[in-house]
Amino acid sequence: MMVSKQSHCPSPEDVHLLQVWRDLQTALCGLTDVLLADAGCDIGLTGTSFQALWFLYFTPGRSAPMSALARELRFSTAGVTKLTDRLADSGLIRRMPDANDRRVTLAQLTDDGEAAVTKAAIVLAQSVQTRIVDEIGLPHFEQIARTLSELSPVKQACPAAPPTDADAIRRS
Amino acid sequence: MMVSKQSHCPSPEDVHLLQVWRDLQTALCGLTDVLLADAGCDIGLTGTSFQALWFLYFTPGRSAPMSALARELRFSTAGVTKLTDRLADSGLIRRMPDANDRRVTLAQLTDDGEAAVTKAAIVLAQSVQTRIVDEIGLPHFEQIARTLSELSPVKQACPAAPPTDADAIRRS
DNA sequence: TAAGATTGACCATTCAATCTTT
DNA sequence: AAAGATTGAATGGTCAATCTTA
Repeated sequence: MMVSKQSHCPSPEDVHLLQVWRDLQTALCGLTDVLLADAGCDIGLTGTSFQALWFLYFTPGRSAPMSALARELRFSTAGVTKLTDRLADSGLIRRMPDANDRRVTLAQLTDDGEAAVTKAAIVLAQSVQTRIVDEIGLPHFEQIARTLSELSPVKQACPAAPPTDADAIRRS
Repeated sequence: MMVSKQSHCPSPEDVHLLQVWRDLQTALCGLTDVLLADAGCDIGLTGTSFQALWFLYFTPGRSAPMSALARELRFSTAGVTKLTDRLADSGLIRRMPDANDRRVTLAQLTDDGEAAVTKAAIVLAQSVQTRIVDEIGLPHFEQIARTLSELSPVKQACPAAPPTDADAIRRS
């Protein structure tokens, strides 16, 4: 049987699909690097830190529970705890108790944090403008974002947790 | 002067640009999670590991220098060294000396590695097909990838290294 | 009991320093 | 020198367990 290996090899169509998918990922990754570099040089905020401060900037009272921050950033609550530690150490946010539920601690933007995030936002928006919008136009940019957003699902695809390399080693 | 704060606040246009940019990022992130979850359940390969094996799969001799792998993955060479350690421990690749330049060590796909990557590729391509191509069509998918690729620059935007949160803490 | 936050152990990456080979 | 690979320390995340409050 000379065809026994056939179903074990990806077809040319498979290869092409994965190539396009990878191109898309790589392109967005490169674009992210450049935008963050633009802002990073002037400001010194991590992408993650910026997203956190930017989220707080639009919340009432410039503050939100750790768990809300976790959802926004797609982080675990443990991750947010440690991010908050760093941001509090650098004086950009402070922790506050929630008067209505003493289990929650609020992360609140400080004046320094507000200054940092607004400055970063202006620089970052300028980069988005010149590097993306000036190139392809705002409608096209919006359209791409909308299309991909509609593809991005809310529900889980797979009940199990994604594997780590360590898992693979343990299995072998 | 009631306008003193004006230049320090992002304009509504700035806010919108950053919102669209964030939507785009979040969407691709969610999509990546789903695709990897599809493949991860059946196979047990990290996204990084898959990309490494997938790259080797198309190289002559199923092997490439560590430095080539680093460029492909946008990793430091140190990162590739340790990724290679893990993949070698799980038997998916092996290290080989390069006969022509004894400084380089080649990472070569093993038979197990080839089996793993082809199996993963088939599952992953199927996910791309059903979750993306079936929704928006192949041409549209290709067009988005092409557009973003053209935006992604080759040259560096900023000579300095991007900052870390630790940098910010040290500065304060 | 369950939900929110933290802690400690671990994992995957980076950078800086080192070693070998060119 | 300079380039390729590795090592060790540090960074920034996850998960599992714990503590407090609802």
